[in-house]
Amino acid sequence: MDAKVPQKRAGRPSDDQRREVRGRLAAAARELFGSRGFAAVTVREVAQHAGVTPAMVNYYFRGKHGLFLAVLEDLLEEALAGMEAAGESITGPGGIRIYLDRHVALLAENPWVAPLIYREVVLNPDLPSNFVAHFPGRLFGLLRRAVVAAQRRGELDPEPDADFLVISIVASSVFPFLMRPVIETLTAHTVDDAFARQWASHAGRMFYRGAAG
Amino acid sequence: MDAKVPQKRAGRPSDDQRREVRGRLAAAARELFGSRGFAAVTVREVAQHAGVTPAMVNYYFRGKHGLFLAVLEDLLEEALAGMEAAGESITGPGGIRIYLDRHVALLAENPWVAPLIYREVVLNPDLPSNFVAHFPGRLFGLLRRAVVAAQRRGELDPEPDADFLVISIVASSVFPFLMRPVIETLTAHTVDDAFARQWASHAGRMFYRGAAG
DNA sequence: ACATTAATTAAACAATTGATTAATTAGTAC
DNA sequence: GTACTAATTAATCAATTGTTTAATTAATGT
Repeated sequence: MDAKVPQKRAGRPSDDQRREVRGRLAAAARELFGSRGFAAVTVREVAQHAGVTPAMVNYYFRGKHGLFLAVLEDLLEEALAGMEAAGESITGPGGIRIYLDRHVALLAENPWVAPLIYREVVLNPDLPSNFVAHFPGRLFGLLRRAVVAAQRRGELDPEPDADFLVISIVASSVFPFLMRPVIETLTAHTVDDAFARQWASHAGRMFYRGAAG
Repeated sequence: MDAKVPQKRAGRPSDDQRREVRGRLAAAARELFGSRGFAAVTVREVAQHAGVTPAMVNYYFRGKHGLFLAVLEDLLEEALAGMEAAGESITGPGGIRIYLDRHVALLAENPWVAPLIYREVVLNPDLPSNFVAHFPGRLFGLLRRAVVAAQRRGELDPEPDADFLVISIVASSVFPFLMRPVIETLTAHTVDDAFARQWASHAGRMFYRGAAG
């Protein structure tokens, strides 16, 4: 159950040992914060999961808040890097569909990402001020460039405000993964990888259909 | 600041007085839970806002959880009644657009409803089990009937699974109000009543365009 | 009038939680 | 080998929070 291996081991450990403790804490925190959010998880719990003392959270991360921010920043950076790596292809022809596929696949692979970001970033007024603007902003900016380009090429309806289309596309990507419990309760669908592919196809059809391309 | 009017009034009050205390607690709870969620609000805070003692929360609502459930149930029932009142017109011709207008207007008038329901109903595994199925279920059922009818009339693309269209339509209605902080940070738009009308029009165009109707 | 009853209060309780501290242990440098 | 330093632990602190309790007060019924 608990990963408490070393019952009585103090003193200065080797460098790889110390990095292992930090890493175990980060891993445990990512898992627990991911599934249950910041407030519902206690420092004792994270420490126990990592097999160390609660005081280590303070030693390595300067408290619960620091641990959370470190984990969250890593998580977002990781997720965004995956999207931005496909930057050029997204801005190119058929790019909106590529964006949809990538974003939906990303969220399907990590089911806790969407609720976590919503709960802890979108709805959290106590975050470092640049946080909200920075991470969702990068995704938004990437997609907006792609939308404007697609409108110019006639792949998307050129009439609506680009911001409206961006919001629609993000909504289509994210919403099913935000609402997974509801969808799985009220429909016969399971929000998994197979659903993600079907869904991306459905959403893609909706945006492209009727465009003058 | 605080509504503490009666400094030293104990003893059995008249019936309207006692209903006033219960009502004041419920009102304060709705406002505080609405803006900041269940966990972040303390019983002391609600009581202070209502001008009474924390113990009254236990007396009238059997604890914080009871208070929350009472308030939440009222709130959801109220919101759903407004939607179901338009039931027939939603199932009739052009009903999807009527649904969009109503739902979006409802969420624009009460900006805290969407985040509250998401945080406290969708993401809350400790609710009475029927809760999740019941309230989102009624909305979902209403809309699903309308979608099937609209598909039969050829107003909506008959090809996609009805569930997929329902999810898309709910996403279009709810998402901007879930993401209000992000949208207002990253775009020039303000998510208010005017935005709501524009948005409903945009979403309506997206769903109807290209249909065989 | 008088006992009864319901509402209300102030105070305290018990549990939880994030954080701190002083002691302890083992590597490292000289 | 001795002094030094960094990691780790166990214990504790201080604050917060939901809830309970015993006392108090006033309306009500008879």
